[in-house]
Amino acid sequence: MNFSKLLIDWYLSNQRELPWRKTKNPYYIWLSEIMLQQTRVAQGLPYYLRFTEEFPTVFDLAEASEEKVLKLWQGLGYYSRARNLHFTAKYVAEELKGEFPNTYKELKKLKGVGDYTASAIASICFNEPVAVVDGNVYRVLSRVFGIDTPIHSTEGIKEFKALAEKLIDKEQPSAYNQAIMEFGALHCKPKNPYCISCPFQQNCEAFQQGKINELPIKLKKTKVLTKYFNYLVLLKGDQTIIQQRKGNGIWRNLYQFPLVESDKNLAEADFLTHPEVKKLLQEDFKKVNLFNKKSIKHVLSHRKLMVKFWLVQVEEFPEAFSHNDFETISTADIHSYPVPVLIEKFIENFNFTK
DNA sequence: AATGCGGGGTA
DNA sequence: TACCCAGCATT
Repeated sequence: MNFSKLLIDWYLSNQRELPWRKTKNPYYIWLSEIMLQQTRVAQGLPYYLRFTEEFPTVFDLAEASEEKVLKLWQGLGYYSRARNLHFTAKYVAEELKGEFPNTYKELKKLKGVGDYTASAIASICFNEPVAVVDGNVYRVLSRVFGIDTPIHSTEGIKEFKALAEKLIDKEQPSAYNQAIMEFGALHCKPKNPYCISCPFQQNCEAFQQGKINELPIKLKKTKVLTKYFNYLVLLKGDQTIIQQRKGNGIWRNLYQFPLVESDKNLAEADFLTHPEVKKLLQEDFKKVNLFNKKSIKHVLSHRKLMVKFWLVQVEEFPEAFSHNDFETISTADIHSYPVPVLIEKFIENFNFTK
């Protein structure tokens, strides 16, 4: 079986028309690849269009503030990608005079660029025969070649990478890499793949052995932790208080309302007696009422958040909020801050201007 | 070698 | 629901 030829033939007649397929400019390819890490094309596409519109060159991206980059990234998730993107843009613009590295080895040194992304850029932009291995590749190869090694085990990572390197068309690595990913995304799908019209049907181990639904083998399921979030939405005329998240946890550098975590769901009576809440508010408020009676369930890949927004009307902001961590802002300006989708949805629902 | 990190589409 | 998406950094 000529695997790469069948694959590229399929690709030439089935590929989608996508904006980053019209260029080999490494800046645009890099941008698209970072955005598409663990992200579907349909979800990333509008962000790609906005970023290329707003930042036509790596210099434009480098000169922007991190806050602006995060704001434009808002809703795409995995925000470390945006911070690394900005860091690398500054590095390329300032240290490399705007010229991206042109080999796999050098590309991989860039922050936010791992094995997959370095391979993608090197092959697409510079014709280097290095094979990409993403979720699509694991699925296609495990099925066609009947490989039951767990894909994210140390052994699996090496085995699939080696096989991909063996299969790549060294004359057209760009077409091969994009072909196998496109084939996985459109044809050899996780559920209900189109085996009936598959060019590999005769050669596909999984199909021949009826193992399509068992491959690829994955090991671990990430356990989802439940947490209880209480946001304090302080209201003083048209002013409120926000804070920027610090540390290494979720939503780093994004903004939110002052947050109190609790170990369980808080009823209205519990809220005012919670030690952290008492510490923040003292007695310095007029009225507290709960915005959402039922907790909002916000599910992330590794976490389930049960969230309540508490509206706190004050004459003056309590002393605790004069700390550096907090910023007093006009509610009219709240839309300019990068926030998690959870907060954005609240802002949309709660009309600050009324 | 294992874990943390978002949000949304799909069946 | 559960799964998975053009993965990477950190420990």
